[in-house]
Formats: sequence, C-alpha cells, structure tokens
Amino acid sequence: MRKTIDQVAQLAKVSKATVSRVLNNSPKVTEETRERVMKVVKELGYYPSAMARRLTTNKAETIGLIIPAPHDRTFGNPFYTEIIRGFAHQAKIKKYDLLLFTNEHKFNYSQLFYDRRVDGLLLIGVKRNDKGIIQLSKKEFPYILTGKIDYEDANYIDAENRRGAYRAVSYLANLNHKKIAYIGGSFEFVFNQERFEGYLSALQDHNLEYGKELTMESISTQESGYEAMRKILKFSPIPTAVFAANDLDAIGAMKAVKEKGLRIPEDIAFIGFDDIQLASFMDPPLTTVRQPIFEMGTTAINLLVGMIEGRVKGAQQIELPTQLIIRKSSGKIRMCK
Amino acid sequence: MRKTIDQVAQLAKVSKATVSRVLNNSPKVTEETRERVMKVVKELGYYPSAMARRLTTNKAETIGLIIPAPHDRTFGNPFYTEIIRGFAHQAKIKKYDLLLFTNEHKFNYSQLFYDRRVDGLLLIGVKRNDKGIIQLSKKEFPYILTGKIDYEDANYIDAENRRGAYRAVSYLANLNHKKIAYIGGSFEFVFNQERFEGYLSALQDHNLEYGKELTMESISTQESGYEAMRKILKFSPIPTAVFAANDLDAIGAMKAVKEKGLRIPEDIAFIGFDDIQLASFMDPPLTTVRQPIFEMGTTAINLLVGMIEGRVKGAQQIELPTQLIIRKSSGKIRMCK
DNA sequence: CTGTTAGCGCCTTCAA
DNA sequence: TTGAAGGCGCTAACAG
Repeated sequence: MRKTIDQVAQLAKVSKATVSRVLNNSPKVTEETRERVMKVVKELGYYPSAMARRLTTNKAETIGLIIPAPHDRTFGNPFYTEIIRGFAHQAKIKKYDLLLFTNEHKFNYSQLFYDRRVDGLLLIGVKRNDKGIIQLSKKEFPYILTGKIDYEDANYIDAENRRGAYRAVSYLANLNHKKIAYIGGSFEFVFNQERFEGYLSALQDHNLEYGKELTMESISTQESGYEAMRKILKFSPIPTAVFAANDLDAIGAMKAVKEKGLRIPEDIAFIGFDDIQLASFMDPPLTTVRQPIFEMGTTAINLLVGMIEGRVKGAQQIELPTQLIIRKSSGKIRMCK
Repeated sequence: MRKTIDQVAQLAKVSKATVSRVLNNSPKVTEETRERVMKVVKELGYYPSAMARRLTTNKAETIGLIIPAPHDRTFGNPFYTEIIRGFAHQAKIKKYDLLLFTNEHKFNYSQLFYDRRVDGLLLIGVKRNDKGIIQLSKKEFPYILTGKIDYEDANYIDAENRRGAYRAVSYLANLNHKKIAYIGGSFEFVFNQERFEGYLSALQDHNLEYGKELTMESISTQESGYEAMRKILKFSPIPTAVFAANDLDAIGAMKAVKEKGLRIPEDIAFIGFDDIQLASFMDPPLTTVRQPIFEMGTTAINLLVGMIEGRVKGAQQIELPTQLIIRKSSGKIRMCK
C-alpha cells in the first residue's frame, strides 16, 4: 500500500493542503501543527511522489546531461569523468536530478523539453558546427555547453584556452626554446583551435619560427599523441620543446620521445593542457595548463539552474581562468645553441 | 501555450482516449483514425508529457545509476566510463531514462524508490560491506550491482574473476616462471579478493612459492601500481613475472620496472586485468584478462528491466566469462635458471 | 473500435 | 493559519 498525502493528513487531523505546506516549508503554518504533521510523516515513512509534484508544478526538477556517443573515443578523457562529478555534486545540492543521455543517432535535443523530461540541458563534447544547439537557443530552452562552438549566441562555459596556451608557449620561449612543436586535437572543437591560436600568437610575439612540420593533429588520446610525436621526430632538426593541447597527447608524445632515447626535458621539454591526475605522475611530472575542471562543472550547474529559474537571462558565456602548473617536464632555461 | 492531448483530440475529432491509444500503439484503432490522429500530432508538434504518463501508470520509466563519490579515486578507472556507456546505450533501447547520482553522505538508496523517482537501481563501485544493499534486497526493490559483495542474496553482475586470474597466472607458470608477484586493489571489493584467490590457487596447482613480499596492495591507479612495484623490486631476488589485478596497476608497475632499466618481458613479464583501451597501447602491449565491459553494462540493463517488469524473479547473480588476451608483455617461454 | 468517466498524488488558488 | 475544491495531462476501466 502506497503512502499518500491523504493518509498523512488524516492521521495528523489536518487537510492535505496543510501537509503540503509543511512539506514545502511554507511560513504560514503554526509550529504546533508543523510538528504534528512531521511526526506523522516520520512514523509513516512518507515521501511525497516526485512525479505528482512535478506534474502539478510543471517542473521536471531535472537536468539532462548529454555525453558523446559510445563510438566517440574522446569520452575516455579523464576531463569528462571529472566534470561529470562536478555536475552530479552540484546538481544534488541544487536539488535537481541529472539525466544521462548519449549523443547517438542525430539526437534531437529539443525533444527532451517537449515531453517535459528536463528543465535544462548540459552538453559536453559538442562539435563546433552542431546545428541542434541553434534550435535550443532560438527556443530559449535553458542549456549550457562545456566548450564554445561556432554559434555566437550559444551559452557555454569554457576555460581561457588561448591565454592558457599563450602563457605555456611563452614560458617555453622564455626558457630560450627556439623551435617549439605543437600537438593538439581536432579543430572540430573550438577550444582546440583557440589553444592553437594561443600557441601561434606566442610564437609571433617571441619572433619564433612556425612550420607545418612542427604542428600535428591528434585525437587527444595517448595513442594518437604518440603517433603524432613520432611523425614530428622524423623531421630534422627536431624541436627542443613541445606544447600539447591536452595532457593525454602530451603523455603519448613523451612516450615516443623516450623511446627514441631522448631525455625530457633536457632534449625536449614538454607542456600539456588540462592537468588531469595522471599529469603529476608522469616521469618527469608534466608541466601543464590547469583547467578548474570540477569547478567548471559546479559553475555550469549553478548557471543553468539560474537560467531555469529565470534569475539569469540572455546568452551566458563564461571563461574560467587557467593556471600554468610548472613541474619537471618543462625544464630549466636552455643555454646551448 | 503547452500542447496537450485534449487539443489533439479536438483537432482530430476523436476522444483523448483514442489519441492515447494511437500514441501507445494499441491494436484496436482503425488505420484511418490512427492516420488522422497522427497527422494532427505531427502538425501540432505534440509530445505527450512524460510526467503525466508516469503519474498515471505509476512507473518512473527511470533507472538510477549510482557512481562513487567525488573523493573516491577509483572512479577515474576507464572501466567505469566504459560500463556507463553500456548502461546509457541499452537504457535508451529499453526506453528507460538513466538518472545519475554520486554516492555521497551515507546516501540512503531506498529513498529513490520511496519518492518514486526510479524503478530500479544500478550501483557501481560498491564496497563489499555496504549495508544499504541489504535493505534494497529485503524490500525487493529491483537493483543490480556491478561487482559482487559480501551479502549473499545480492543481485550482481560480475566477471569470472577467479577463473580469469587463475588462467593468467597459469599461463605465466607454463611459461616457466617460478616467482610470480601480485599487485592488486583493496579487498574492500570482492572482485579484488577473487582475483587474488585465483592467483593463489594457480600458484598452488603449479607448486610455486608464495611470499608476502611478492604481493602488494594498491588502489588501482597508475600511481599506486608504480609505488607497489617499487616496493616489490626492493626484495631480492626479484620476481620474473607480475600479475596485476587491473590494468592501471599493471601500467604503473611496468613504468617502475622500466625505470630500473629492466626489460619487459625479458626480465619481468606482465599480465593485467580488464583490457582497457590503454592496455594494447603500452610498450610492450599488455597481455591482460579481458572483461566484456560494455556487454556487462547492456546485460545489467536488460536484467534490471526484466526485474522491474516482473519477468525476472529472485536473486540475480551473473558472472560473465573473461578471456586472456595475449600480447607482448607476457613474453615467451622462459628457458634460463 | 471509440467515447465517457474516474482517478494518479500533489499544489494552489480562494474562502473562511 | 487552515480547509475545500479544482486541476496538472495522461491512462485505464467500462460501456456502447
């Protein structure tokens, strides 16, 4: 036998309206009746039906989280697990449920709003040209992207990619590196392009050479970072430093360098991007541009909830600062040559 | 203005009951009226409210997924992301939503059933002595654990851990290794103990020595695998082979071995457990006991849905077979000594 | 095969 | 401060 608000009302000798008020912390209830009701609630083990409440209030109390499809390798990146934990943690605090979807079969995001399953949407790993987002914006459905896309009015939260990359490469330049290679992910994602631009602009400001053979695209996994580095090592002279636009690429690349019998950082210095847990454990520990991943998750939730509840209006575009974490892989100032 | 079933009914000149029948594919509707109704549905852009349906049918159409708390390092293991993709993929097929929770603050699982937010629960990374599970079982709430626990009547899906470990270690023994070390995760998780038991029993069957200094506990991360191996290497003579109860430990351990200037597999052979993507990319590629991770995810969903819909009854305990994937790290037969 | 009716369990006016 | 009544949008009997 299911417990309902009516049973509580009867046992507490009040109307169900009053029970509802007590449960929703309405101020206009006597302390006495509140206690009486709560006593019955406890004894009965009553929990209000989420579905009934949601139907009446017309709120789903739910945020949808869309993750890349199973065949998309990028999802293995620890960045995602970390930001998801940020989401889950903060959603609980804000009293929203988190619904998980994979982005398969040209998924129509709006439908989740139409059938009122979600109040808002969080999307991670969305490609820059995703058209579905435009529709969300036009319909004014609350959503936040993790990472900028081409659509100008999109709501997103991101890190200061260009600046982070710029600082990393400048750091290498100031260490007297003249030939700095770049390994980074696909430009399908804007953040990858921005990091590349940060790299370029640092080269320029330091009057360093730029060459096609110094830049290599990768799919942001250790494997492909490894392959990318092997290609770079085929050209000579080889670079004295590498900036990788994400840590997994950096880690894979370091492996290729070691395999060749070269030393890090003496022969080739390294800087990555993200600061995943693994980074500090590398040998040598990886210097990297830290993104505040967990915080990006919690911030995204707070912002989204603000949009849902109407406190925040207009396009939301937030970029969180990054921080250069200096470890051994970037080495000391370079004297020779 | 929100679209409701009434509007569709009016425009299609039928009752809302008929609209409902059409939408739920009831067989007793004329093809003609079905078409008429569907036409209106399309034109109007009508989607039935999930919440209203759920309230009426008293089904949440939702499965809860409980992941380890943010401070729990084990969640970074690629095993989890992979199985979650299996869950998400299959849940969609079965038309269930997946609700994500982190296991914080002595979370009372049953509450999710009380307020009817979920029809069933999937729990990953649950420790062997978790008392909350007993309550779920007693109340006959549908749930599935990923990984066995101490409670005998628990529903779980797992891999054949003992057998997988046994085969791996036997393989090493047959390669003529006499001194085989073990690195594995905490016995807080039953699967870790089972893998250890598989190791022990293989040693026994091959009349090999067992020594405390040959076994090292780790928390299943690369870092701790690395540390564990460094400790093992301090004893002499050092082992000629290592069985690690998960790939991350194996990968970390291999790093420690290489650092010492030892060769893999010539000086020390390695076998891991899981077959995460990274395993095949190692240098040398890691021989490992493959768990069918994605399949464990889809199987769990199917089983859980069966329980929810009453087609499956009683305690469900499934162990999926593992497979030894032989790569370079385990080496060839050992002649010397 | 289709329509009518009656809830599902809750919140929210409106009166008292 | 409390109660009565109505309705959220849908499905499920039960008639017809």
